[in-house]
Amino acid sequence: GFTIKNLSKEVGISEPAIYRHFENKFDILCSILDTFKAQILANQEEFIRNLDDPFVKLRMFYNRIFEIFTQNPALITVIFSEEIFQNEKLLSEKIQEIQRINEMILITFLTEMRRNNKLPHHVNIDSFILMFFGSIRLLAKKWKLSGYAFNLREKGDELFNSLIQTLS
Amino acid sequence: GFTIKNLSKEVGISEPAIYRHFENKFDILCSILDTFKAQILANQEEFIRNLDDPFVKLRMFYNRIFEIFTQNPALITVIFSEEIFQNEKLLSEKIQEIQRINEMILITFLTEMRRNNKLPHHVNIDSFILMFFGSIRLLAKKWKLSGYAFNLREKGDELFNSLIQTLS
Amino acid sequence: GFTIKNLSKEVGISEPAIYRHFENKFDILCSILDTFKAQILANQEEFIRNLDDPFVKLRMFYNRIFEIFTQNPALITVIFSEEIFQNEKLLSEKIQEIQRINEMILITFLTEMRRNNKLPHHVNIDSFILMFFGSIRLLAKKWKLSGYAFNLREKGDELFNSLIQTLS
Amino acid sequence: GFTIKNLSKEVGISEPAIYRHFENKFDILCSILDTFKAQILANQEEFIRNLDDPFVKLRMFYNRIFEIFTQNPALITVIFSEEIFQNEKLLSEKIQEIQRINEMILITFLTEMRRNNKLPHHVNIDSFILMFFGSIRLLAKKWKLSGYAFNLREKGDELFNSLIQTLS
DNA sequence: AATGAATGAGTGTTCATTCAT
DNA sequence: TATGAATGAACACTCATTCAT
Repeated sequence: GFTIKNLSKEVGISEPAIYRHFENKFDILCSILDTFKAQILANQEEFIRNLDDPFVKLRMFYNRIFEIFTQNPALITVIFSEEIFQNEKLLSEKIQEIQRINEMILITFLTEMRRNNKLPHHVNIDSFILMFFGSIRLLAKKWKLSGYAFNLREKGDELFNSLIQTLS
Repeated sequence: GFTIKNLSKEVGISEPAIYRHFENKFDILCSILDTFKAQILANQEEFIRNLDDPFVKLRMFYNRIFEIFTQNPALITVIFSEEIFQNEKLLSEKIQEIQRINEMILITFLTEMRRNNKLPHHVNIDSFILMFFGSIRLLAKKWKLSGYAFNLREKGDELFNSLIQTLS
Repeated sequence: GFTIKNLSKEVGISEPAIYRHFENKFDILCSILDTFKAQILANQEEFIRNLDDPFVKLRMFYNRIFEIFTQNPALITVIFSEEIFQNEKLLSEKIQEIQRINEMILITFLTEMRRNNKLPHHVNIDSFILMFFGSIRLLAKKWKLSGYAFNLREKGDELFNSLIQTLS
Repeated sequence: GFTIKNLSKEVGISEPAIYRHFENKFDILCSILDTFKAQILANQEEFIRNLDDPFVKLRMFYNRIFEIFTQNPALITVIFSEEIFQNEKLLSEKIQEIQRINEMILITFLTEMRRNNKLPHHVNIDSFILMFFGSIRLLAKKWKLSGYAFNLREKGDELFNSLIQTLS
């Protein structure tokens, strides 16, 4: 569904006008991903360093993700559709890098907890990453597919509580 | 990448020959999904009823999913790409129905556990469903994107252990 | 003026139908040039080796060129428009190769004459090649631009006489 | 390759700025051709009338052509690409007129020689014109296609000697 | 006088699908 | 039953040109 024609219709200009602002379709997606990545790096990293309690940081990190999705639901499709861009190396690499960054941030929290003896030994970090981001993705997708029928933040809070229960 | 031309090339017949076997492209995807759904219904339901311990059933249910993906990696893309088919109602409904069936099966297990007082009160079933299927999806996708570079079943076992830890 | 649309209109089929027979526009031009080259190699070389008198061979070689142009006037534009294809390396190389082949054939005749002492010392072979092919090109182009208003073969004969006068 | 975008990039101004100086693309080419024509008329005719010996005049006329090409290689493509402008009557007529003027000048020289009994009877003027301009064109084109790899004036001198040999 | 933004009309090409054989 | 040939609709993108500023 993401055609230049549809895009131009939505933006309210003609198709060629799009090319004044972006080199090509590929460039449009790149810009979206780059903006998103910059947002993450700028917003997240900053406040993450300052706070003390890794649990509080984790919660803020988690909330920030849902905040971004709520404000920009279109991102859900772009960011979670790696397969679509499989042919275009640069795009799929950008997406994977964003994911890698997010995983890194999560790992930082978990390592900090472990260092403080606040993370039980039985917790497998790799698996927790899968559960953490996997459930976020699925919830976001369901929200989108439902036509934004339920309150994302509420369900997100519920999910978060279940996720940290795993860590106690 | 899923074009009739590519498909015919891979199958080794001409493009029109495909239309001998399927009405149209849409029909091909329908058949795939229907076959998949029948597989689930036939295979899973059957043995699920027979076994007693819901934990054992859960493990078998879980393993069966990874078995199917290992044997048929292409399904990973089809089954987890709801957004692609968003325009074609019937397809996205079929996909969602498969997911609903799977969720139902999982819910059956969890309810059984709860009935037997084997499920701690703090466990939120909705959230567990998200964590369960979300992490499966993410793991399968990562496996595919990595070019099947790691052992899916091994990582799957690891993940399963983390998942049931949540239930204890 | 050479657009797929125009081409398809002239051939009497739709635009996509062209792509059943040629991979792309580039491929169409390649095929034309390859056919032309094969024609030259097959037709010319053969009879050139058999005849004894290099003058006779030269005349036949010359006539053959005009014959091809008379039967296939469209070639005049393709073969003499190197600049148009300057961006597409392969095409301009193909054109230049055809020219090189023709020049080689001409050189063969001239060398044979020189060996037989039938070519005056003052004749500069490089310059003669320019005069020979240059005047053929110009005559053919004028013929095309005039809307095929004059008899190409007649004017060609006249020109040939002037050209060989140079060699005596 | 001759697009307004490319042109504006090369000139260093924006595309609309071009339209301050020229009505449209067509007008740009017209101006080039008109300038070229004026150059010929102004430069050539003048000195041609003054000199006595038609041979000397011919040589100067010939040299002037190569001078222009050396100073302005882009003209080679414009002036020798009649087919490109076939659709635009005015342009192709302008080009043909320039050629006609040049031919006229050459004919003037030849007639003068003939009047002075300095041109052998066997020389066919029509054919000589083809050989004269045809070889110049071909040499200039080869020079351009070679990436200006050889010395145009040197090869031009060689060619001139061969051409006038024809007249003796 | 110069430019950023915009557009109608193309341009090569792809795709799902049909049809005659 | 299978296929070569064909096509309408769409797609990403380009180009000459215009317009508001």
